[in-house]
Order: sequence, then structure tokens, then C-alpha cells
Amino acid sequence: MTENSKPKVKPAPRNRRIAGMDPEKRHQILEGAHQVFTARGFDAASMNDIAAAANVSKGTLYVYFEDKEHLFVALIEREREAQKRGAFEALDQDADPVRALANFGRCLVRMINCEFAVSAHRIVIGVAERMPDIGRTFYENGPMLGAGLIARHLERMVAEGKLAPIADPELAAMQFLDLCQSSLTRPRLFNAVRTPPSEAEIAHVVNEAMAMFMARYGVRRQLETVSPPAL
Amino acid sequence: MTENSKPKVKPAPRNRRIAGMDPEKRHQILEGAHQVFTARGFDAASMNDIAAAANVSKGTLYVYFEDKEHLFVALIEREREAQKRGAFEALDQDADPVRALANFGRCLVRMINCEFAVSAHRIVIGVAERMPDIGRTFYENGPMLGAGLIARHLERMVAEGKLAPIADPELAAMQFLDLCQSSLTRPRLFNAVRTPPSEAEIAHVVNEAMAMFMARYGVRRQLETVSPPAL
Amino acid sequence: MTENSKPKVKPAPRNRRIAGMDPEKRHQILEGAHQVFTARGFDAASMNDIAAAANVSKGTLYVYFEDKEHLFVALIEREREAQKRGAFEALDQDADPVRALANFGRCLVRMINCEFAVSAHRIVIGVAERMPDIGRTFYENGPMLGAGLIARHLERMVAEGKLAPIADPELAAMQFLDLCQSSLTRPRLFNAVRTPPSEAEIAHVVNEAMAMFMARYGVRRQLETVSPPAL
Amino acid sequence: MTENSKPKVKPAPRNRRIAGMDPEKRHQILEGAHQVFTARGFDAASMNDIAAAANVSKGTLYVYFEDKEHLFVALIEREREAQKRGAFEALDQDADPVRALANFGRCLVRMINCEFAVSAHRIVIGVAERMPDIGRTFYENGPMLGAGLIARHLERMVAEGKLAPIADPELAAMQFLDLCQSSLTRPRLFNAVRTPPSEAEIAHVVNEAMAMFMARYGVRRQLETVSPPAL
DNA sequence: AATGAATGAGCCTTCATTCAT
DNA sequence: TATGAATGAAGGCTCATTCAT
Repeated sequence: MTENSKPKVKPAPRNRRIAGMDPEKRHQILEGAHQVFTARGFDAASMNDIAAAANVSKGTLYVYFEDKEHLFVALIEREREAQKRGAFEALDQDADPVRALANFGRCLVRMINCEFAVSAHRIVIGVAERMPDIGRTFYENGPMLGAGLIARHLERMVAEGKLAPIADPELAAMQFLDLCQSSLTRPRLFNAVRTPPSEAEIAHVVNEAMAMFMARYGVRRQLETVSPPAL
Repeated sequence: MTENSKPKVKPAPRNRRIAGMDPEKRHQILEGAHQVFTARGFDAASMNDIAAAANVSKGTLYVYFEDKEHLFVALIEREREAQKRGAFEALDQDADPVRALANFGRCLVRMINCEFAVSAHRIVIGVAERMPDIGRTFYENGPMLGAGLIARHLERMVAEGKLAPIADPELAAMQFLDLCQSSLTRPRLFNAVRTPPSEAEIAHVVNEAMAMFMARYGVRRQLETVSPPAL
Repeated sequence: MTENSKPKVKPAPRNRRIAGMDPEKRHQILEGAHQVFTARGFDAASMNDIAAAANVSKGTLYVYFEDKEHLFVALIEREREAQKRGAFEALDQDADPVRALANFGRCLVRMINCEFAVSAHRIVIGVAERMPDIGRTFYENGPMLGAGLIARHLERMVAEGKLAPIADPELAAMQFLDLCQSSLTRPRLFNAVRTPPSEAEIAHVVNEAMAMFMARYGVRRQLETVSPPAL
Repeated sequence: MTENSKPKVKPAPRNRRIAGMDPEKRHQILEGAHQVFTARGFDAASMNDIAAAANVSKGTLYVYFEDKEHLFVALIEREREAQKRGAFEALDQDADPVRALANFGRCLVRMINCEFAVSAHRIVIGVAERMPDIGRTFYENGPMLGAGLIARHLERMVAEGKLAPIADPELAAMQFLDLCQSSLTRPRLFNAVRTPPSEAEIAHVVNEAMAMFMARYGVRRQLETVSPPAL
């Protein structure tokens, strides 16, 4: 049983395909994959459908991507890159770090709730049990990385006296991120709400997030300045 | 043949066996399904494996459940029922509503991060695109319903003067729930953290959640008690 | 790269199929496999064709046999069993061990040159590079085992004074077997001769084999009995 | 455009490049094909791998060879030519025809058991069912042709009084060839022995072959020289 | 009602061959 | 002529579901 079941065909030197680098086609394929994965999830998406959606032959798929899993990973990585840029620049675009924070919150919520981001989340979460590395990688390069950026921003604000000292900045950052998404992202993930939130909704939720976050960590200037005369 | 071969006393209420309704078997099947779905996710779980895990023939599966999807839905419904009870009772078990809130938070986080709940979340989110009803139902009967309970509790607290007025209690409730899970549930969903959080971690995070929530909505007793003499 | 390419789907406990033991069906499948493998060789035989030839669905194939390779191995093992019996009994069926040897030679050549045995040889040799264990096992349980039997028989003959002493009985046995097949088996293997040899051909070749073998190892009675008077 | 842009001396005989006939490239391709066919067999060798091994584009393969089968045939033909030379010259290189015979035997066994010859045998035998022409041609130009040469040699020896009369020289030649390979070639074909036999093994087996062959067809010089006095 | 053998559609992947450049 | 991207038929295998017993 151990004997000859192993070598079978001598898997061939795996002639690392250097070919298949027409970026046009690659993009075409990712576009098709986007559609199909998004519409059906990882397992229910068939390479057949993807090939059809991309207007490419099934064989071509395998010229550009090693297998279904690699295609999927390439897809979510591409999307993440595209989106990361947008949101994280917002952090440094306002002189007032409090406004910058709120601004960032809105960007983030907008981004996370767009059609594709929600689909990607769903799929990655859906396969996380069987393909833990995909899940972990996605988490670390996505939510976790974002939280780290925020944590650094908060520390800067504390240093500048714009915020009260924060014992656990990492946690505070995550709290902020979760508050910004409260009531918005979760129903999207479960497909209980089928359209991205409106700008008004986003503004409302992020405002409330800011109010709560500042209630906790804001420096109470009014209290200080008001109190003295109260004496 | 079933008729009168062994009259005994009474062969049980006769209508006992309408269409696959031996609750014993049903439970057995759900137990097996629990194992297999949990370990592999919806698509990768095979009816074969489920039948084997449940010690039942494949055919029997289809006597009790219309198909794979219905089996899965029945499973998550059963699990949700089992867990809802535990957590939501916590709300009324403490005379001090603030302590009750914190207590509830801990219960909830504990429950949501247990092995099965995480798996169920993953699976439901994973299929939400293809099976929107499953996703929506899960959301409405789970997170949304929980938030509703909390919202009512908050309103009660406001009415009792234990909290400052809350403009949007539904949102506040969700904020509270999200704060309690901050940094804990998300990495679990992505399988970036493979064990439920420790009690200490839960306590820490829920404490911080309470601190932030009370900073926003707590009645500022000091202010009140201090102010009067200021008059 | 090493990370999540490995576990992929967690190969499932390999629920060792105890089922699929209707000997009727099994036989049916082997019959179909026989036809197709024989007509096309291992690689060019498709499971599809085999299923069709066996009048069985493709899925059923996999209920009875783990995969194509196992099906093939089972097939050649079955055939070998069937044939071994015939030939090796011939060794003990004649009181005269010399006649028994010739008799065995004829049986063996007949057997080895029948349609199926030739096909099986071709296929096994053809896959021996990629599936060395199939090749080795076939050799050891076939030709090598046969040679061993002959070697023992020769030793017995030597002990009984029917043959001159043999320094290397294993080699002598193989020489005998090869002589019996000379000019017959090889062209069959290469498909240069498309029908089994006639009985007359077999008799001729085996006679010549006996003549040569006895010239080498026969006790030279004539010489002995003639020589003395020559002194 | 090819016409007169660089008159130079003479752009080479012009008809140099008819339809894929650069012998350089051809050789390159056959070299790659040798490697891949040898390592994997006919079916498991892919044109892709061959192109890679030959450092040539896949398309070029089809410029020089009609298809996979023709490429393979060209390959074994080339190899056979290369090897035939070596062995058959041995027949005429010794004044003593008996020693020449033994010498030829050793050459032949050495040649037939080298890595490539064994692979080629395996492959040709493996495809002989599906591609009878390949099998027959290989047999006729290889083993059969060799046996013919030996038969002629034997006849010469008989004529010269070096051997007793031989009723069926063709058969005797094959017997000789088979004896020389006894216990050596067959296990190699089945891959039960993975290295060519040592010189010592070859010498031993060929010695035994000669002993047996001469016992049958040698002129019994002793008898003859002894007999006269017996008169 | 329970079984489990049988089904066959469908999945991912490979590969000989073609053809525009 | 040489290239290598593209093709698409075909392969081995799985699995939800059915049905005779």
C-alpha cells in the first residue's frame, strides 16, 4: 500500500510556468473570476463558469493560475491592494487628527461594505476552516493591519495631547473600527441587507462611533476650562 | 404484517411513525451533521460522511431531511435555540442592571466564540450569497434579535435613570455588542486564532467595552453631585 | 507556499469502503476491465470505457475498486491465479520427471502465449517504469515463482540421479523456461505475431528445449554404458 | 526580403531549410524526447515536457515531427541504429568463431540491459497493442534481425565443422540469444532489478549459455578422438 | 421505515495540437 | 522558421440523490 501508490507518475519537474503573462488576459480572467466567485462562493464556483465568464478557454485558466485556489487568492489580493490605498491615505489628509479619524472611519466603512469587499469577506470566512492560511493571511493583511495603523495614529494623538492616555491602543483601535461598522457590516455579511449603506447612514454611524470613542478617550477640555469658573 | 402480530398492550400511539419522525434518529443525524459541517464547511461536507458520522444509512438522511441544505438549516436552528437560552437569561439575573449588562456581555462573547458558533457563523456567511434566506434568517434570529433585547434593556435603564438618554437605542445596543467582541470574534472567524478566548481575555475586553459604553451613556453622578454645591 | 497548500480539504477519514461486495458486479467489472485494458493498455484505457464495457455506471467502478490502478492490479491478480493452477499441476502429474518437465514446458508456453497473458505482460511491462511495484510484484509472483518451482523440481531430479549435478539450479530453471519460449513469446509481446502458437509449434520448440537442456544436464547413460566396452 | 539583402558569399545552399530539417534542432529534440520517454513511458510523457527538455518551443516539435507517435518512432529508430553497430561487429572480430560467439553474447546482453534499451523495450511493448506497426517494426529490425545474423553465423560454423549440424538454425539462434539473457533481461523489463547486470554476472550467464549451447551443438571432439581407438 | 448499491452529472485538471505573430 | 499562448476534448474521480429490497 505504501509501496507504489506514492510515485505514481513522478510529478514531473513542475516546469514552473514562466509563461502566461499577458496582463490583458490575466486581468480578463480575474474579472471573470470576480464575477463568478462573488456570485457563488468558492466551492460552488466552477472553473468552467469562470472560463466562460472570462471569455477564455478552460485551459488558459491554468496557464495563468496554478489552480482554483491560487486564482482565488490572487483575486482577493488584487482587490485588497486596490482598496487599501484609498482608505489609509485618508488618515493623513487632514490637519486636525480628530477630523482625520472620522474621515478615515467613513472611508473604511464605505470600502468594507462595497459589493466586492463583502463578497470577499464571505468567501474567505467561508473557507477559513478548510484553508486556514487563506483566512489568516486575509485577516492579517486586512483588518489587523488596518487596526495597527489606527493604533499608531491614536498613539500620535495621545502624544500630541489630543487624546487622553490609552492603556491598550491596539484594543482601542479595534474598538473604533468596530464602532464605525456597528449595525452596518454584519447584516451585509449575512446578506440580510443587500445594498451598501447610504452616505447618510455611514455618516450617522461614524458620528456615533466618534461620540462614543471621544467620550472615552477625548481630553475633556470643556470640563477643565468650565470647571474653574464653577468654583 | 405490522397489524396484529404482537398485540401486547398497545404498540404505541400508532401515528408515532409518520414520515421519518423518530426523534431519536433525527437527533442522531443532527449530531453527525454537527460534527461534519463543523469540521469541513457546507460544500466540503459530504452526505456520505454525515451518514457515517451519524451511524445511519445515506437513504435515511433523506427520510428525515429534504436535502443537504434543509439538513443544514435544521442544524443551525437547533444550535441557535440551545445557545440563545443561556445568554439572554443573564440579562435579568442581576439586580444591578449595569452589572447585568457586563455579565451578559461576557456570556455572549463566550458563547459566540465557542467552537461550534464560530463554525456556524463561517458556514452561514459562506453560503449567504447563494442562499440568502439562510443568511437573513440566521442574522434576524441571532445577532439582530440579541441586539433588540439589549436595546430594550437599555431603554429600561434609561427609564430608571441608570443611563443618560439614548437617541438611537438600537444602534447603541449594537455598539455595545460589537465592543464586547472587539479583537476577539473577528480573528476567530478568519481562523487566525484557533482557540476560544480565555476568561481573562473576555473579562478585559468586556471591561473596556463597559468603560467606553458608560463613558458615553453613563449618568455622570460626580458631575451631578459635584455641581449642586457649585450653585 | 508550504503553508496552506497541504491541508487543502482535510482528506476526510477515508471511510474505508467496506461496501461494494456483490461478487456478481465485481466480476462484471473485471470482465469489462479485461476487455478494455487488453485492447488499449493501461493509460489509453479510460474508466469511462471500462464502465461502459462492464455495463455499470462510472460511480460503481469506484465502489468496487479504489482507483484505476487498483482495478488493474486486481485484474492481473485474478488472471494470474486462474492460470497458475493449470500449469504448475503439470509438474507432478507424470511419474517420469523428464516427461513431466516437457509436459510442464508445453503447458507453460500455451498459457503464457494466450491472448490475455500476452496483454497482461505488455501492460505490466509498459507501466513498470512509472509503477515499479506493479512490475516487481508481477515478476515475483509470476516468472520468478515459476522458476523457483522448476529449480526445486530439478534439484529433486538430480537427487534421484535423473540429472547430472547442477551448480546453479535457479539459473538452469530460467534457462529451461526461456528455451521453451524461444521464438514464440517475444514476437507475441511485440505483436509481431498476432495469434497464439499452434500445438505443433509448441511441441517443436519444447522438444528442442528439452534436447538442449538434456544435452547439458542429462545423465549420459549411453556414454557410460557404451564407454566401458570401449576400454 | 530574403532575396538580396546580404549577398555575402552565398547564403548556404538555399534548399538547406526545407520543412524543419535543421539537423541540429532535430538532434536536440530527439535528445529531449529520449530523456522524457525514458523516464515516463509513452503516455505519461507530455509534449510539453519534451519541448522543455529539448529547449525548444512546443510548436517546433510539430515542425520536425508529425505527432507524438512519429517522434517516438524516430527516436527508437535512431537508438537502434546506434546500438546495432556495436554488438554485431563483435561477431567478426575474433578468428575463433566460438570465442566470437561468446563475445557477441556478452556485447548483446550488455547492450540490451542498458538503461535506454530497457526503457525502449518497455515502451514499445507497452504500446504494441495499440500501435502494432511500431511493435512489429521494432521486433523485426531488432531481435529478429539479430537472430538472423546469429543463424547465419551458426550455419557458417557448421559448414566449417565447428558445430554439429543444426536442423533449425533460426530457432537455435534464438535459443542462444535467450540463454544469454536468462535471468538478466526479464527482471529488468519488469523493473524488478533496477540496475544493469555487472560484467561478472554477464560473464557467468553467457558462460552457462555457451556451455549449454555447445553441449547440444558442439562437435564432440573427445568422442571423435576417443572413438577411433575404439574401433 | 431503513438500507446502501447504483447512478450520472459535474468537478478540477491535463495535454496534444493549432495558429497568429 | 520558431514561438508559445490558446484551445477544448477528455480523463479520473466525487457526491447528492434515488430506489429496489
